[in-house]
Amino acid sequence: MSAEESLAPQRLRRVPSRLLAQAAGHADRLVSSGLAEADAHKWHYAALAALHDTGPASQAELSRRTGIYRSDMVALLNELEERAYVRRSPDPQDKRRNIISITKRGEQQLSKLDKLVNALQDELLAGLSAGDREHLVDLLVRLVASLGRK
Amino acid sequence: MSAEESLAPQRLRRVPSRLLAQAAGHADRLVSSGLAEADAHKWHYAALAALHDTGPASQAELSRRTGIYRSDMVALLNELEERAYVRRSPDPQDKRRNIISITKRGEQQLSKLDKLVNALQDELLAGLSAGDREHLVDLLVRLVASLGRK
DNA sequence: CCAATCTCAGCTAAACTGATATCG
DNA sequence: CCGATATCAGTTTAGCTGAGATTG
Repeated sequence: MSAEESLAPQRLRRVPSRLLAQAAGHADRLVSSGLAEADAHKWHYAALAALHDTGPASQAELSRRTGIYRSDMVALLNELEERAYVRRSPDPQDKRRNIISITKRGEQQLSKLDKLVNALQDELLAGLSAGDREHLVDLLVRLVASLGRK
Repeated sequence: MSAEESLAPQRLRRVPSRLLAQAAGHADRLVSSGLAEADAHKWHYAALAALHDTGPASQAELSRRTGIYRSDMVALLNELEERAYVRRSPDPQDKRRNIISITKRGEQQLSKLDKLVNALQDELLAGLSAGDREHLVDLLVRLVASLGRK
């Protein structure tokens, strides 16, 4: 008996939650290591993309947009601010808040990361046709939306 | 501006690796908490299902079948053995190996967990039609397979 | 008085690494 | 000598919790 490499038993092979975990694991390794070569992190991309696409925001709102926890957001913004990709300024309307905005350098970095991330997604989905990729994304969008509505 | 809850910016909303991570996260929370109520764990299910479907195996082979790390497998099997769901016996043909087999009690537990896990998958996919569920699973199987072949 | 915000400190669980002793 | 196995100890990271100080 050879070639038994990673042959999961029948039952396990089609359990949706397991398939999602496996696919997500592979995807995360691929994207994270790809971004690491550019000295970046998926969180960097998420925050910069959110700021570019929906405009300046408080840290709490950025958390909601990206799904990154408010606690982790603090450290993330420290990093991004160090590299001058974002600016923290106090909100004059509401002194509890910081207004986070993306800088020129941040925009440049974002467009670099955007190309990288897109290339990594292509690599991730290399085994599927263009139509299948679309279909998969649609199904995942609907699944995530339905789970969000609990 | 109300109802902005979890509205990810356009760009982020369709990034496959992010969608997979989100879906997998939801799925894992749902399944893990469902199994916890039955004092069980997804690893328990995976190991028992693998033993039932493909027969007795060494710990190393069980690791390959389930995707659970050899190191973690030790602790997992300690638990399953404590509860008399599996038996560890030394392999007479190869004294490095333990042969792990599922017990009668283990089979009973497995069929209980099987029902539970299936119900939880239904809950997970409640937002999708039967056809969509099939399609999603097929796409994920193909994706995972293609990633496995690297 | 309650709710939201930013920050810090810490926890848990999953995934993984490295080392050791044993054996083929 | 090399490779596989079972075990143990430890690392890293993501995701999350709790609490404090400030402000609305």
